[in-house]
Amino acid sequence: MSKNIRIVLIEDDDILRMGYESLLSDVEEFSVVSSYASYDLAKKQLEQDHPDVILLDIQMPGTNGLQALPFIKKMLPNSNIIILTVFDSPELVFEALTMGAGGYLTKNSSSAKIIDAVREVSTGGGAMSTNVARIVMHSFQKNLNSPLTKRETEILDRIANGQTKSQIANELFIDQETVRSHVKNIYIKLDVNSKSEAIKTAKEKRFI
Amino acid sequence: MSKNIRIVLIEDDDILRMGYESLLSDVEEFSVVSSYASYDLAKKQLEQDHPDVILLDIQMPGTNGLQALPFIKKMLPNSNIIILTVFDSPELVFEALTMGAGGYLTKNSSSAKIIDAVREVSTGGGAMSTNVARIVMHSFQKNLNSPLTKRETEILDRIANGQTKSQIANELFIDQETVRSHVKNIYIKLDVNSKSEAIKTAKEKRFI
DNA sequence: AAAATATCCCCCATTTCGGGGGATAGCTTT
DNA sequence: AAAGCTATCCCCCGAAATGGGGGATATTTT
Repeated sequence: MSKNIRIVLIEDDDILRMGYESLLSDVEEFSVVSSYASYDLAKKQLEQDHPDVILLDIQMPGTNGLQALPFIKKMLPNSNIIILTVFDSPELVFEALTMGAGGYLTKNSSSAKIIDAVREVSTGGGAMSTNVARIVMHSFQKNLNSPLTKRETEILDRIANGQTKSQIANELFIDQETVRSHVKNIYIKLDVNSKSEAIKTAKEKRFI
Repeated sequence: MSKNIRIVLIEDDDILRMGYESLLSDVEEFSVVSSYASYDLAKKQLEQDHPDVILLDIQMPGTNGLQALPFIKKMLPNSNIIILTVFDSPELVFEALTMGAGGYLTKNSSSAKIIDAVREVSTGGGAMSTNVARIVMHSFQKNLNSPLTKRETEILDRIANGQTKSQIANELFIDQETVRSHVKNIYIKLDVNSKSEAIKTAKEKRFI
């Protein structure tokens, strides 16, 4: 009947680890079942801990947090992992998210934010600090000043999805020669002369 | 010298609009310079308002918020737009973010969250409510149980970026025939027999 | 020992690609 | 009214890529 959220901490800094433990233990529906100074120390016991939420540091002796992520996910598919780190580079954020992290908090996060995040991810949700949200949102933004027309963008998008010109022609109900014309114009506008260059340039400049 | 944040509200519900206006006006560094019941009513005056942040509803009479987004971005490239809506479908969220929204809040957000969000986006940051964060994070997660090996994933990824087999062979320092072998295996595993099908299937199942 | 993986080889017909040269109709901007 | 852009369609060409078939070998993993 008590909806207890079982938490495991993996954080090499003793002071921080104790701080988090104390912070989270004070929340009624939370129980910190274990805390470890590294993944290598944690891995043998993680399964018995069967935590709902794992707070995971990236920087650690031995296997680091990002390397540990897929192993933890495989061992405990139903646990939700929050990355808790000082780093907020786009590369690390995206890697963590694609690897299945349910949250990404930087260590300047307030106590309230951390507690909220644990609650949120324990129900399968997502949580991120504002600087991470900033990174993630920028990764979505398309360039609104694309030199490509709607039609050209549509066609380049399909090319980027592996479609051939004849497939595109069929699906858009236009002639293959029309597609070819558009592609020629795309190449001129992007100053490229092959499919892969066009895709690369367009993605870099966020035209598609 | 006062770092006043100029805010414009575009929200058709009178009660809500007044509520937000009152909420935000009470914050010292905020000033709500205008509020409108629709984009169509707002557009002639938006330029003079030169707001730092615009809170924008989606559902509105006339031009809706998502349709208005690119026009506002073009007219006021330096303004930051927060979508504030009851809807949180992935399609709407992604459309808003790709169109350049700096934030996406659902209307169940607390007053504190809304105020935080305005502060955050006014500095070019990102803000989203937890349910939106959930959607966004899920969109990043790769399938960790891909049938494809590392090498196969690497190759399919390059194919999805428009590279030909010979280009891939060169960059990976392997023979074109080796690439061909991998591709054959990829096709068998994904049960497809063409590039575009492979990309489509792999993207759907989040193998790449 | 068996299976999976990564590497390489040959044959073949078909399709696609990119470069070149156009045209036409419609719509917008100047 | 002229110029420009857009979307549509047409022809020529040779080179490259594709997908299907048949293998082999060495290393790792199970």
